[in-house]
Amino acid sequence: MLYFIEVVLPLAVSKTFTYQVSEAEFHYIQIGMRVAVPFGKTKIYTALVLDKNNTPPQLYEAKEIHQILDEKPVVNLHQIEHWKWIASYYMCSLGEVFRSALPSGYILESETIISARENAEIDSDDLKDDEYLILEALKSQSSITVQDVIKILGKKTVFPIINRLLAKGALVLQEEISEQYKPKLIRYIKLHESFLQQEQLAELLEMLSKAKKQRELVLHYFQLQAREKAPISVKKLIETSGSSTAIVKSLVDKTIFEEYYIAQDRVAFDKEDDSQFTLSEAQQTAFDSIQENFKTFDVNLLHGVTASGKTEIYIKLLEQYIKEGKQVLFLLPEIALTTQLVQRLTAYFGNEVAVFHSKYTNNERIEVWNQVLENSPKAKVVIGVRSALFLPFSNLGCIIVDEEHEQTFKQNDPAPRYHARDSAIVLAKQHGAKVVLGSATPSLETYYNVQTNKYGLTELKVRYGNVVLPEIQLVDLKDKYFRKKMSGHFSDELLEEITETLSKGEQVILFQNRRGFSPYVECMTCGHVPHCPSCDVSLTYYKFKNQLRCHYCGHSIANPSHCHSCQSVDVTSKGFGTEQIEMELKTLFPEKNIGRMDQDTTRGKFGFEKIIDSFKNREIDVLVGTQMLAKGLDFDNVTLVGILNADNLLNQPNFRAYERAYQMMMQVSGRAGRSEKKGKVVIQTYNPYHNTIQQVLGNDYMGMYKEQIYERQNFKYPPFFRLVKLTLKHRDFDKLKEGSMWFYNVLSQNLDMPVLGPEEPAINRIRNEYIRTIMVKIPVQKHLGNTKKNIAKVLMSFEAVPQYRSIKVKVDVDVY
DNA sequence: AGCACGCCGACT
DNA sequence: GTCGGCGTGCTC
Repeated sequence: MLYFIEVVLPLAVSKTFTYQVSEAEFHYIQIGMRVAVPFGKTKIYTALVLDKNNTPPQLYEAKEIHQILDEKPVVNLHQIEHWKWIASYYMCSLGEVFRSALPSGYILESETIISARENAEIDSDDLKDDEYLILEALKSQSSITVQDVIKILGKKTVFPIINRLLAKGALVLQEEISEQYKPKLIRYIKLHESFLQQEQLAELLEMLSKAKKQRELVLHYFQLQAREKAPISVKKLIETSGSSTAIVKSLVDKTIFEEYYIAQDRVAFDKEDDSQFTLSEAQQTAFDSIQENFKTFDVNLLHGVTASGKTEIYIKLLEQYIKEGKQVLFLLPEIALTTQLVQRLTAYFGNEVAVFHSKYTNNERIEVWNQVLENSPKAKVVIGVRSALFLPFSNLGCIIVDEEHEQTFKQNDPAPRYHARDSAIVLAKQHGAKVVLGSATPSLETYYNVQTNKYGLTELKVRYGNVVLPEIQLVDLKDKYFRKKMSGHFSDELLEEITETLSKGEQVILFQNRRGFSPYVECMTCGHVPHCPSCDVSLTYYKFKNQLRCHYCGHSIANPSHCHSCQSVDVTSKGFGTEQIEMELKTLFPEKNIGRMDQDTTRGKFGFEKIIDSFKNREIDVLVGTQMLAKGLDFDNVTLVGILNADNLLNQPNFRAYERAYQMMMQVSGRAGRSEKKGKVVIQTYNPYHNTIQQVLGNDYMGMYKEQIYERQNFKYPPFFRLVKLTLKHRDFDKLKEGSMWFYNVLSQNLDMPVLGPEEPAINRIRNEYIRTIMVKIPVQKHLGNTKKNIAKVLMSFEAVPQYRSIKVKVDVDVY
């Protein structure tokens, strides 16, 4: 009898692969374990076992696995099922889901280790320069990697050289994989057992009478031990005694102290005792309504105005499921939000909360993964961003998707391009769990599902503590410019409001949807605008660094002092971004502290938190920022929010532009007046009578919904049509043009539905690759699976055409 | 995704 | 004539 396993590799290949194992291995291996397998000529990959069987493959000889990496499965069957659904729905390979689902510390790749063969007799006359260099390097180091060789030789193609040396018998190669995860160990200290008796102790102190510091430390150790009655860590001992590591070390060397290690969780939270609270009347009504709705619906929308206290409702809800012994998942759109929420949830649930997001280190993520896998009490509540969806839940009771309208729930690149909200609903179904979608401005898709009776609805129309909604004031920019009432980009009305707010010691948030100083510079003589050499975009001007930068590829040049086209010195910047607003404010309010929050100022692990914290601590009076500000952040001292230019929100070339503009403005406005102080919002616009602006003014979600849903139906957009966007890329413009035309023709012949394109996007070249897009609109009543199969077929035949094969095609289902 | 194989231009 | 460039195809 022969034994085989089916595995998936973390690659963009749709197939699974078969490997042979021994009988003993076969019985040991379980589905969901990782195995290291040789793949291709040299590489060893981490693969996931999907199946076991005894049927030898017909067409090829199966290789044997390299080794088994786990003692028990790290992935459960629920996950595999869910991942398969994601792969098929979002049209990507299971391998791609696997790769992004597992913490990267769990996916190991081999590295080729090169070392010199011992006793090799090499005639150095026989060697070329490159070969000689490698052998020289190996004289000082016992082994080097391929990366090292590339560095030593200063070129990319090094394999032929390595192979020649291999043939001459000068080298040996070795593929090594190593487990990266190491539990964090804390060094503890205890007295050596030979000194545990009383008389020996006296002897010990006698012995140390000459080493005063050491003696003090030992005495201190006794005090500490008597007081704590718990293991004593080296860190603690040193901290409390004011001693040093050197003294500890010498005591260890004398075998008076003994070291030992205990693995410790990297992330731990404390529960605060006074965290109990009761729901307000409105919250309680909403809570009861969710419970009631769950009798008929699996998914319930919690539509609550900003600052209505949704979090408290979530907490009470989660508590119920935890009491039943279930796991719960709390999905957030962004890492930035976790900080505030984690504080609130850990205060309530203490160490039952685990956090999962991309800024955690590999080891931290693996720890959370394992806790969820073991259904550990430390991971009853998991708070995370979209990728937390992939954790090994076995017993989910409830998923909360907060700020469900946020587009960051949709992954763009790389594949799998999944939507976390939609995937969460599928995951919940698998577990028989319930879902709460929360938002002040629900997405049209979700609200449509409420209207068509697929989801339950709970409304929360009052703010927590009966705080009133902010008053919204419109400022007509056209009129203000005409009457010369503008200072820079600020209208007199906005300036007045800012001055007044600041004089009361309250804070201001200003929203501008563009970063940088200004979006482009222009020559006033010939109209020349500097563009990125590798992308089809103008360069953004950064005043502080005095440079022009591309937002797509990061390319930057020094700010030109004269026009590159006509040499004129009359070059000015056009438009404005956050940096410029910040600078104008600094001149207008020189005695106030101005902060800026955008992608440029929040880089780094805690960049975001730093700005948020100093704003919270009122070190910053006015905070200028991009959409980051719209997220559900909670500042109790902000009473004024200014939107500097609402029009560039409305003028986005996207069918969701108005929906998003509405959401954005409502969310930003929601930052104002979150405590007893009444908030105010000033919106500057050229189109004060625009429907969307009026809907914001009237807090008229239903008006926006009805108008937009009508448009969506009219123009064949979600939720009436599902969109599949194909993006084709190639360096050669003509080849791309031809190839995309071919693709479009074949698609529209094979699909009985609207196919649009091939379109040249507004930005038609990024990083020197030209781009074309094709949009397929699938009516909801059509069979989705079959349509996707057809699209996949066309994709296959496209790749079978030799001259088009080099065109890269990206498929995005349900584009955002 | 690698990586080898194979075909074509720039230089010893 | 060879070295090194990139396009193409396969991996159990």
